[in-house]
Amino acid sequence: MTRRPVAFALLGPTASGKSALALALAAEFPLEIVSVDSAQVYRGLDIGTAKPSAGERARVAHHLIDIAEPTERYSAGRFRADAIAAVQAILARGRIPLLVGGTMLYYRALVAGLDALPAAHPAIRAAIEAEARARGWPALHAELAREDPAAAARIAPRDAQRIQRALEVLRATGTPISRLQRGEASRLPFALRGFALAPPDRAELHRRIAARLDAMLAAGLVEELRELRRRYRLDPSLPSMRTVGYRQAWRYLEGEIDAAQLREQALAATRQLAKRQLTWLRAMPELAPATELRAALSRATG
RNA sequence: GGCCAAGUAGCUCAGUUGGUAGAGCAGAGGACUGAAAAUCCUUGUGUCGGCGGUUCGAUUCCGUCCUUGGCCA
Repeated sequence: MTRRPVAFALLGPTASGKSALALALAAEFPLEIVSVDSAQVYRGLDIGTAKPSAGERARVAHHLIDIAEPTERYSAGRFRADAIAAVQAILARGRIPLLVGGTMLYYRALVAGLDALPAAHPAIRAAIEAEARARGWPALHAELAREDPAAAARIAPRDAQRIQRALEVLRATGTPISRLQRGEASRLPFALRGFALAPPDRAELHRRIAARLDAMLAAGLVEELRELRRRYRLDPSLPSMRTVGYRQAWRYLEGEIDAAQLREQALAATRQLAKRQLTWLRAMPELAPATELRAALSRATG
């Protein structure tokens, strides 16, 4: 019987040292890295996303970095298709795919699959947005409760994003999102073994986050955004501009906050991001500790 | 040295006409299906600066001391 091809994944919160570990392993094994990161996909967002350097990318092949314009809206659906294609191309080259990142929804979408829902519909979203401004999200939640009680029961009355998505799907397809979300298992054309890099000490992670943010600010994060705003038609509602660091730098450039507030707010946002990532990790007990990854790669290549 | 103001949750502050106190932020836990570095849910006992006094009872009133800021010397 033929052995099913296998890919590996290394998941962890921001600033946990995933990239350093991945690069070290790439020096020992024939790896190519597939980024699982919803911010590193955007071109030009280099400093604030801790994107691997040109030198690192020359040394080890990285995929799914710089694949979208900062004016675009990347998505979990696109990620799943892109990641499967990247992994299969790596396998076809006879090399080992290592997925590395902290966007846990993307990883889940890859592993568990996504139901056949329509992609984002900008016009419908804009219409819902306008209604929400006039009536408030709880009113739209009440409307959702009439047409799709099952979805409304699972969504909080102030959860703007999910209320909007549920109404969007309803209006685009005429079918309640709760009926389309069947959670059917999907098959991947390869086996995927996941490993989690979870720092044992939260205070230590917070220290690393602070040190890295200060390095980013010193490296010119604000200048980078200033330049991006010159080159592109950006606005603060874009996913790329809502990412940690850039969101706060935007407000700084608008004169809404000063440099000290920029640092403080970006710091808090990064810690909160890391906390959410750790919550995802705890909910995925199937992941093995990252300390076992090297041995697993040895077995796969041996 | 004198006068004034302020000292309350990790931070910024509110408040109690005397019955031992509450917001925002931070922090913690959780949810998560095409925006996910997003969006949302839950979670607030702290010698109310110290010591005395008045009072049945003081964080609240009085005295005094300490700290910080301002003004005057």
